[in-house]
Formats: sequence, C-alpha cells, structure tokens
Amino acid sequence: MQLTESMQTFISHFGEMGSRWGINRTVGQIYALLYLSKEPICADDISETLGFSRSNVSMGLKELDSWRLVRVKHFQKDRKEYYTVPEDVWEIFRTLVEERKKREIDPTLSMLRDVILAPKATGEDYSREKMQEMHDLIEMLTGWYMDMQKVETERLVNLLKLGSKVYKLYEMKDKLAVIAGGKKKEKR
Amino acid sequence: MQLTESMQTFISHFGEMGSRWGINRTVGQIYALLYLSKEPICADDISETLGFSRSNVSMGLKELDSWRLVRVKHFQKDRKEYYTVPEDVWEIFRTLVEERKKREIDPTLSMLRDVILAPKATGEDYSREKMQEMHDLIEMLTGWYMDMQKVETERLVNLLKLGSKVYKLYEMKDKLAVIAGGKKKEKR
DNA sequence: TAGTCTTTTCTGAAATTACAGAAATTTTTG
DNA sequence: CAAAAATTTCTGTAATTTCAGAAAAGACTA
Repeated sequence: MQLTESMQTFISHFGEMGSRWGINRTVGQIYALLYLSKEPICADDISETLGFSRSNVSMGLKELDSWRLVRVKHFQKDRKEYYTVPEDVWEIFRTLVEERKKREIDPTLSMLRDVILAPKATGEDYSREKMQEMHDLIEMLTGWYMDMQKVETERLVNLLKLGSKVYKLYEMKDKLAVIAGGKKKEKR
Repeated sequence: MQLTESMQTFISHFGEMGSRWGINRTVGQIYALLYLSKEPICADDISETLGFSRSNVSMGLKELDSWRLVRVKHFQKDRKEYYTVPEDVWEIFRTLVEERKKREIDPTLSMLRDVILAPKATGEDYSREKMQEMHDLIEMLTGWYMDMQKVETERLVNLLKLGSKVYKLYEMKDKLAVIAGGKKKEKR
C-alpha cells in the first residue's frame, strides 16, 4: 500500500504516542494504518507497508482485537483475512473508553470494595475514610458514564455542545417540574 | 511508618496497576502511601516504609511533582521536606484529567491540525476525511471538558447524579426559555 | 567558612519489553 | 486425507526501562 506524506505523519505519530497510551509502537501504527484505509488490508500488506515482521503484525492485530478495535473480513475465493476498524469515530471512542475502564479502573474499584468490607484495624480511621472517598468518586464517575453510554450519539453531541450551560437547565428543573406537572395538575 | 493490612493491599495495588496507568511501581506506591497518610511524610520515611532506595524515592517524587500531584511542606526548625497530596479527591481527579489530556491528547490534536492544514495530495480523500473526523471528535470532547471544568464540584456532582436524565431537560429547553424570560420580567 | 545533614543527579546492572525469524499449528481446498 | 497457504506461537537477541548505590550539589548552622 502506498502512503502519502500526511498518512506517514499520522501513522508515525500513533507509533510515537503509543507508549503514552499504553500500547507499543507496532500496535499504534497498525491501528493508524487501518484507520486511514478505506479498504480492508491483509496482514502481509500491513507487514510490507509498515516494515514490521509478519509475526509482529500478527501479535499487533491480536492485541488490537483484545481491545475490540479491529474487524476481520473475508472475501470469497480468498482465504486471507482482511482487517478493518469500525468507521464511526464515536463507536471507536466508546469502545476505547469501555476497554480502558475495564483495564484501568474496574480492578481498582474491586480492590477498594474488598478493602472497605474487611474489618477495620485500629488506627486506620483516616486511611479507611480516604479509601471510601476514592471508591465513591470512582463509582459515581463510572455510574455516570454507564448511564450516558445509553444516550445515542446525536443526542450526546447536542449535550456536549450545550456543555456547562446544561447546568442552567438543571437549576431550573423545579420550575420545569411545575410546568410538566402543571399540565397534569398544578404546582408544588 | 506502620502500615496496616488494608493499607498494604491498597499500596500494592497502586504499584501493580502502575504500568496500566503509565507510571512505574515505585511512583504508584509512593502516591498511594501519601494519599493514605494524614500527616506529611519525608522522603526517608517513604524510603523506609516502602523499602525503596532513597534515590528512587527522590525520582518518584519528582515524577509526581511533574504531574502536580504532590505538595511540599516545611516545618520550622527542620529543614527536611515533607510531602502530602491534596486532600480533596475531586481536585486530584481534575488534576489527573488535565495532565493526561496534556500528555495524551493535546499532542495528537496538534498533529491533526498540522496535517489537515497541509496541502492535500491526490488519492488521499478518504484518509483526510478520517483525520478531520478524528480531529473534530477530540476537539468536541476536550472543549466540553474544558467547559465543564469551570463548574464547581457540588454542582458537578448534581449533574452526574442526574446523568442521562439531563437529556429530558434538554428536550424541554424551549419551554424553559419561555419561563426564564417570564422570570426576568417579573423579578430581579 | 567548614562541617553536617538532606536532596538530586549520575552510572551501570538487572529486569522487562519489543521484535525478527523459525517452528508449529490451523485452515482451506482438491 | 494430504498439500498448500495462512496464521500463531516460540525463541533468542536487542532495546528500553527501572532501580540501587555512589557521587555531586545544595542548605543550614556553629
């Protein structure tokens, strides 16, 4: 596959940023290449285009698969496996957040629950309190995210665009309740 | 410093999760220890409690400092430096998001802007479109976050608790505008 | 300003991770 | 079922990262 200069830049960047994102160079570049390609690509093409060994590409694809970031496609009369990534950037984003949550947050939440349930030793009042605080914060954030996940993309975009202005709506929710209730009956 | 069993568990976990969070074991454990300690701790104490070399603790604290996650405190008649972390978990959380954004997202946003501005080569219609899409998504999300950052904690908590229900308010915003206008005239 | 206490930086060794090529395994097709 | 094609796993090496101890630098005091 032929890469233009801007594609090169994009792909290299994903390689370099890999370490900050917790993936390695190979994986980052493979993903970037697939993201930019309209057509599905087979492992050999990836290997040749990026100059990685065939085995490395295999490992990279396996890693991306574990992140649910690639899809395999088959063409008839060809037993090669062709890879793509989902086209919808919002879908990609949601997948990414979900996986990071699963890997980076859930284990901690689980540990915190265990620790909080264990019998309290003497002299650990403060530390227990802090563990509880961390637990509550994480639970609130993940709960919120899981709730928001159900909102369809278009509505989510509207909410994001509204941003903190949404708070003004919230402040008026009692009044709004009056209206909503008013239709049925009357005010509080 | 004496560690109870639950503190041990908590600290070890932060060490183990370190690699997933992009920090090393030492740094993770130092942070965890400071988080659980009500009193500021000096580097020697950290070193002794966790069993790391004094130099490693110094490096770790420097790393945490670069994340703006520690504070230094001095006591009179003692030239030792004592370390703490901010007590408010929300403040910690905001700092963490800000720093991660700075390290993991901003460079990519910058790369995308550059690439998008560069003259388009032939045959890269699709890839350019995808780069633009990624750029727009990231810009929208970071824009939203920066906007939300201004909202004070208590209000933010209310919004989080409201979760996707906030969308129902949004759907009624036109009605609400009527009320808001009405209120303005009647009072204040 | 010398002496002592404290922190930071340097250095090389140890551990971990990344990776190419080889070997093994699986899948497809005749 | 065997041959061929493709993928995955294994293995050794290279590169990177982590870390302890040594050396250097800085801060305070007598």
